[in-house]
Amino acid sequence: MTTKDRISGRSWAGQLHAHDRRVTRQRLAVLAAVESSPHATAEAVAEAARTELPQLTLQSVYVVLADLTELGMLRRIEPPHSPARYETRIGDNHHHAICTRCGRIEDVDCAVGHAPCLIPSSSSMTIAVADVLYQGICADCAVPAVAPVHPTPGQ
Amino acid sequence: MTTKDRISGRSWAGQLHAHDRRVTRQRLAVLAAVESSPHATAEAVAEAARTELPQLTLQSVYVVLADLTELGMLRRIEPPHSPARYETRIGDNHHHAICTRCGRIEDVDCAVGHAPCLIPSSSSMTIAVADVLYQGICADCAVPAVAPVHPTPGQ
DNA sequence: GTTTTTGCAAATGATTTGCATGGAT
DNA sequence: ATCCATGCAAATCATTTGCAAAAAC
Repeated sequence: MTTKDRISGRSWAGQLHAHDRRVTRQRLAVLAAVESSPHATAEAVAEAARTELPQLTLQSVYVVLADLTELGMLRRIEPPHSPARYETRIGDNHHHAICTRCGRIEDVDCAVGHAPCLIPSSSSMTIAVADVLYQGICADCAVPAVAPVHPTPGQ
Repeated sequence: MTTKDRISGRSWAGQLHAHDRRVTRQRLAVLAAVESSPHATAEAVAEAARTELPQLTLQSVYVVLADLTELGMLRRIEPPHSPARYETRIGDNHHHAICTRCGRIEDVDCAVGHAPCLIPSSSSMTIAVADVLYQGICADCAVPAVAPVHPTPGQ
């Protein structure tokens, strides 16, 4: 599964075509970048894509990410106090857990079911999607692995 | 339950004291503003609070809101493509539904239980909170209430 | 050839910060 | 009197927009 050939014959190019979008090198590079590093920020995506297309602009990346997200080819995650992240995993209903110490984001399977996974009992709205964002401390941040044996002297 | 006297004897002033924060008129005005108009933006809070304290600055409101949120006296909601909102309802575990048409935010009771209401089955993190944001179409936006009897002629 | 997309620069919107003054303790 | 909180201005950070040139179709 390279940039051009993808799962079940539905290549990035094919999906772009299907949405009347032109298949440009920058769009393919952005898609490849998002796929290879999930939960990346726009800046990180731009940086990654620039290894292929050095003249690719951050602003163009923003335009492309916004467009592809609107088309449903990408999913946008907006963690508190952090720029937006993007991922290609759409379709399967999974959620995200963010470590409040290091900021790392982890995919977590939905414990309930497929989207919309949760139906609020008390709502006058017709719910289309339910986004769940867990916040906690990841395994690495939980125990700093410092002073494993003796407590700090004098403290 | 005015600004000074509140539920179970725990007034805003008392809570500020308990957190070693000084009881200033601007903090009380901000708290009153957030309570009286839930899901208000920082700008709306500032505007509301200025009816009492006309010289209150938006920047001060930002500082106060950030501080009180960190203390746990306020809860911050960050809807996509919209400035942050604030509310005083903390403690009870409720979530939020936002209408993707008009942007209105509605409180919805958690269908599962108290915080953390959902525990992901597949996560290496220790989850502290689970925030759920529903997106959908509210009752008012669903049916524009136009042409209630006859279908549009010629369509 | 026509129309979308990109690159570039500048603008916008939300929020944060530095610093001197004012106000609560 | 002390020290935190506010007002004010400027800065920052993420993202959007306008427009001409470049690239797909």
